Amino acid sequence: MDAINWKLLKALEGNGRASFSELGKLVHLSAPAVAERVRKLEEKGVITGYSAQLNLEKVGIPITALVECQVYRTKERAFKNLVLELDEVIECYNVTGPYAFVLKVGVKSMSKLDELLECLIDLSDTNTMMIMSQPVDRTMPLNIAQKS
Amino acid sequence: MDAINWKLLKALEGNGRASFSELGKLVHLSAPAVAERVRKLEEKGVITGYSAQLNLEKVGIPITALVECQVYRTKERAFKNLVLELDEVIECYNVTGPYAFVLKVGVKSMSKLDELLECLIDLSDTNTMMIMSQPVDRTMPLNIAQKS
DNA sequence: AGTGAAAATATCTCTGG
DNA sequence: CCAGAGATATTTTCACT
Repeated sequence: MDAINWKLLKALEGNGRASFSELGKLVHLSAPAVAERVRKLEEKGVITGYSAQLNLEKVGIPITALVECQVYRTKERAFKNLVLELDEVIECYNVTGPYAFVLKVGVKSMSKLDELLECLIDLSDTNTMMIMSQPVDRTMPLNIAQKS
Repeated sequence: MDAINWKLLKALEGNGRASFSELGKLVHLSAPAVAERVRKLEEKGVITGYSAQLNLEKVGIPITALVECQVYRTKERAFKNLVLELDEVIECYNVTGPYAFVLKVGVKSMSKLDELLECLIDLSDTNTMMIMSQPVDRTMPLNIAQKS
């Protein structure tokens, strides 16, 4: 992980479709050299994939929320399985503290959110926070990672 | 937003570097036709960008946490400005309820987390949940979006 | 909006330093 | 580990439907 690889990661984080020759100009290397570096970063699992970023609202999902779930002791496995099946769940965190799980969910309407929460209520006590805005959405705090 | 565009969005969500000719085969269209559709999706803001997905651990950020912040009434603006400056903040949600903000943060060590929380404590009461695993990480619940 | 073909770029492979 | 050259594939532009 030299300075060039950091530059490549930052560039690919900002534009996942950047061509190898573009990247090459950025780091003053030839396209094949960049391709080789990127291939190795993928192999090592540093880069796990590439994805288009989509606007949730424009794609018909105007409502997002964070749902804290205090899962009943005996229902942990069932809860995990349920969450994996629900398409509405965008992110799921298994965390320390009384709320063992925090979900980020996206729905088309409040009634759909209601349905979703009913689904969860059998296995956990939930606390829902509606997301009003998201001032920060990085995929990676790269400035931190790179420091020493 | 016809069926073909949904297919393109799903494909690009799964592989943001897919070529137009690959996508063309998938939806039975020529490469230029696909390029035109994708260009329009970008113009309309449905696709907001492309990004490489990176493995936080392998990039030197082994610790992630959710931090709920009950911001002091008079400090909301200052808090927002602070959060925008902190590289450790990966995501920031402005939500309903007593915890006005929920942050997802990534750090290199627990001592760095401590430093970060000290930073926030002047402007808010915080509650920190360490992330132990993340069983789901989609960018988009597309199966939901598409339905009727 | 989409196709098909030609021109311009980009990528891939391989040889060599 | 990288540069350069040639072969291959992809993107882009354009005339036409």
